[in-house]
Amino acid sequence: MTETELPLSYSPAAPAYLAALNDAQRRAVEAVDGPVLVLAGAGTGKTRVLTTRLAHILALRRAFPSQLLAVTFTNRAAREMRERLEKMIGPDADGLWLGTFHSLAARILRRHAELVGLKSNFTILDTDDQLRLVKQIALAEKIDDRRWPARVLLGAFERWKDRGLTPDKVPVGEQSDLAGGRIVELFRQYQERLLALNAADFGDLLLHNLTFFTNRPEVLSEYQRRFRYILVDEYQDTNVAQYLWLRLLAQAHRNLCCVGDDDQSIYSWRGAEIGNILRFEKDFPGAEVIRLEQNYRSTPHILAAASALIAKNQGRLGKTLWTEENAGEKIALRGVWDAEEEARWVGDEVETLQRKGERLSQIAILVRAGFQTREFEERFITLGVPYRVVGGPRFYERQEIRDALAYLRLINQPADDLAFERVINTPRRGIGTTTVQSLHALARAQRMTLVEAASRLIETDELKPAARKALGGFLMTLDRWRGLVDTIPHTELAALMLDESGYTAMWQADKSADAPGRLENLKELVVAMAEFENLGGFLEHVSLVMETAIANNGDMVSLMTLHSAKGLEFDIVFLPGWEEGLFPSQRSMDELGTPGLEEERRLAYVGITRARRRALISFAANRRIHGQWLSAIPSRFVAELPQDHMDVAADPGLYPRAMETSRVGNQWQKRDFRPQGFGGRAAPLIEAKGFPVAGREVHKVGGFKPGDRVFHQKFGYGTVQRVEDNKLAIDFEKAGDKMVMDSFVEKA
DNA sequence: AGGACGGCGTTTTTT
DNA sequence: ACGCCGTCCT
Repeated sequence: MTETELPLSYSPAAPAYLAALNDAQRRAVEAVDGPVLVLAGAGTGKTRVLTTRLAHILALRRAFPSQLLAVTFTNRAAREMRERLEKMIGPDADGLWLGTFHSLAARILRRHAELVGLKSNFTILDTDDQLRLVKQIALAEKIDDRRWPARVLLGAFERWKDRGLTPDKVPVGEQSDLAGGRIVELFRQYQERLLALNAADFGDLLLHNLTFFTNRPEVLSEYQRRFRYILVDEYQDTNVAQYLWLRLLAQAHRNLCCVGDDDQSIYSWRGAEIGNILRFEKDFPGAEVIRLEQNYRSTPHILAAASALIAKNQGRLGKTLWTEENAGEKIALRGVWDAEEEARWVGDEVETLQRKGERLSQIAILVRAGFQTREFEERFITLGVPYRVVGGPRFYERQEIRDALAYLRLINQPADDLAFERVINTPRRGIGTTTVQSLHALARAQRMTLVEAASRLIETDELKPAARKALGGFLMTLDRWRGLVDTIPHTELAALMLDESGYTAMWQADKSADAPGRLENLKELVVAMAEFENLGGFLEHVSLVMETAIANNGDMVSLMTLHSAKGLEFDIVFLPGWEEGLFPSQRSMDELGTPGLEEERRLAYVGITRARRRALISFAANRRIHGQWLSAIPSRFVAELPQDHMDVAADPGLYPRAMETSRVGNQWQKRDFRPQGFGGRAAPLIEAKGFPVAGREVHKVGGFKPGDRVFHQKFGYGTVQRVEDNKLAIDFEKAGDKMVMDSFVEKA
């Protein structure tokens, strides 16, 4: 508590909304003054605390709604918070500054755009545009795009931006040899081009805020005074730029409440800085730290498994989840032969569950990487189990939508060269690369936009008559559309534009199978625009809210990556593919070492804690990745799960070996779990049928030595090179050098 | 302007 | 193994 005792503490009857909270939640709500860190474990009622806290501050009359800033990462979280708040306090909720970092930063930036050299109608670029821009710059600078692909360069720019760095601030030591040492120069040019295009990328939204907050104290202090209370959700996912932004805004009132869970930080590769949450108490001296540990979601077995797993991570703030629920079922652990069998098993289980009356919409399959969904999809199609893949290609990322949006952007903002380029010859109107190149040359030389360059060029004989005519026609049409912006509704304008540009006709003429769908999407786009006041508002929405309200109808199994499952919960969760290299991902470990491994472990933690009642984990002994068969070792995470909370079943010959191998320190060591029994189950040791490789040989420990000639089901014949515990380095005659488990080879 | 071919990459992706 | 992208050729 702070020195300012709250009236509520004395009031005879606390409001009902406080009575509904547990002790820790209530403390988190009532600690309104000063910096507060709420460590909210999975399923501990975080959103409830956030919304109640906002309502509480308003009830105490500490601030007007417009003086509250509530920041989330996702639109989904923002929407959810707004909806719940509305239920509590009604229309007052409208006045809050509640939104994602990016939407709030964009809102502020539009008001002060001129301070950083933008106009307030600036365009927010998508990844496609960014890449095209980088390519252009790299090409002009004669950077070998095979050695340094645009996406790599862009990645570097973005990571710098995530840290709040503009080109002039990039530390000298970090100027890396990317792009032959000229990466920072490219970065500078990229930023310049963005300004010339009157455009900002996502990183800029925050970065520009930081720039004028720093240069213009009077602007900063306006916002500092306004935001009396600041609330941040998912604080563990903030990057440095976001942290700096929050810190600047919170400096005056110091009423900053951050909610997060260090154990759920899984976006470091996007610049998220777990250090932000770990350092909170240092950054904000006198901060109160409140832990929400009572879990209202999962069974004790699930929590125990998740807790044991995450406990292997170093440098946690530490939490102990507990629940009042009854035990429920143990976590199922299953070893299978390959991905196909894994999918068959999951499919069977899903059907069984369905027969028992479980809702499919309460079942999820969470995978490490997108490609893993395929096997399950195929199986579900065969079985006729309805499913949906969450997080696939998004509506606004479709080609036809992007094209249409480019037209609209060009109407909205003539300086948008990227939009111009995208549509200038789509549909074909006889304006080819030569013409576009001339336009570029002129635009560059005269420092003008492509549209301006085009209007100059058609007055010359520079172009061939046909191109000149086509270009002139296009410019006139464009002008006419622009003239209509204030006269006809934007939906009508869009329809007119799609028609007059020939864009609709282009797809109507297209014979391919997906053309009708694309036409449908275009119609949908126009319908979607109706919800917005004007063209600008619609475009803002599209750039900031790339998601579409996908119809949540139908009882279907959900398939998605672990990353996209964060924040969701299901009664039953399948977690397939727990194999070394796949999960934890080899690349993650190679590139980031121990921190990478720990992030993978947090991902596993996120996965398990999505489950309310049941979690089912599986691993396969063989998996084909990039067309190569790999014999896989069960994930170290499998061995880190506490046996007491597991129910184990495995195909013959697979599981026992798997379990005997567990990571201890840095060594693979043999460990026999069997004497303790598998919860009374006899499963693991049933004799093999159909799996000859995993037969008797398996149990002859140390049966191989270098030089042995061996046979492997998938790789064929080979010679043992090295023996490492029960792994063998084998030079196969056909398949080359492989590391395999000894259980899968036999002496030839 | 459109198709064929070759080379490369292939974890995760809230905005 | 496979698909996508970019280039080159017609």
